[in-house]
Amino acid sequence: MAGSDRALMAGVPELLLLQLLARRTMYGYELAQQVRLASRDTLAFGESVLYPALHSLEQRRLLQTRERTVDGRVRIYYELTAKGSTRLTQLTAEWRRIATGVEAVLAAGPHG
Amino acid sequence: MAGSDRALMAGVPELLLLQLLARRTMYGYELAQQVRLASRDTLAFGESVLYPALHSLEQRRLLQTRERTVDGRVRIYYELTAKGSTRLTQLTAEWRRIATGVEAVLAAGPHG
DNA sequence: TGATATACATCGTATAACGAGGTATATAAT
DNA sequence: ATTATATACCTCGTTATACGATGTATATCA
Repeated sequence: MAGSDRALMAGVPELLLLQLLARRTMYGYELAQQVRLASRDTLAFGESVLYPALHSLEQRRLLQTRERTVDGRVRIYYELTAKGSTRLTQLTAEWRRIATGVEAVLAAGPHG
Repeated sequence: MAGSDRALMAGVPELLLLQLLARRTMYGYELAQQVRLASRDTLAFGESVLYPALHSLEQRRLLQTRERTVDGRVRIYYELTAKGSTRLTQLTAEWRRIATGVEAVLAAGPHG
C-alpha cells in the first residue's frame, strides 16, 4: 500500500464497462464518453485504462467484438457475452457488498 | 485485469484502518475484529492484508506505534497522526466520489 | 496550415490484496 | 499431560491493475 488514491478505482472499470455494455453495444471511444455521462462527470478513465480493460475482458470471453468502418475510421464494437452477463451480476453483488460494508464503518465513526 | 473479485477491495483496508483508528487507538488483532464488527460481518481481511497495511501506514507517518506488553503478549498499538487524519478526510471524500459515480452508472442500467 | 476531435493502441511504473506459511504465549477442554 | 483454540505478531511470492506518457492515423473546422 502506498497511498495513491488510485487504489479505490481498482475493479471499477471492469464493472462499469460490463454495465454499460449490458445496455447496448458500443465501441471504445463511445464507452469512454458514456462513463463520464452515466456517472454524471464523477468518473472518467483514459485510454490507457479503457483499452487494456476491454482487451482483457475480450480475452476472458466476457465481451466479443465486431469490427466496423464508419467514415473512414475503424471502430471496434464490444458486445456482452452470456458469460459477461453472469460476471456482471456477480461483480455488481460484490460491489454492493463492499460498498455496504464500507458505509457501515464510515457511518459508525466521526466523519460519519 | 484478470477477473478476481479482489480488485474491488483495493484501497479499502487503508480507508477502514484509518477510520477505525480515528475513533480510538487499537492494536492489530483488535483491528481485525473491529473491521468485522463495524462492517457487520460484511468485510474482513486476514493478517496478510492487515499487517503489511499497518506497516505501510506507519512508514508513511499516517500512524504511529506504541508497544505494550499485556499478559505476557506483546501488543503494538496504532495511533492516528495528524497527517493520518488529513489523509482519512481525503480518502473518505475519494471513496464517496467513486461510490456515487458507480451507483449512478448502476442505477442507469438494468440490474438497477 | 494548424488545431481539435475521433479512434485505436502499448510500455513501464508503482502498488496492493491475498493465500500459504511461520513463530510464540495463554487458556480451555479432553 | 496433551491437544485444541484463541491471541498476537510476521513475511514471501503471486497476480493483478490503474495510469501517465507516448505513438499512429483520419476527419473536420478555423
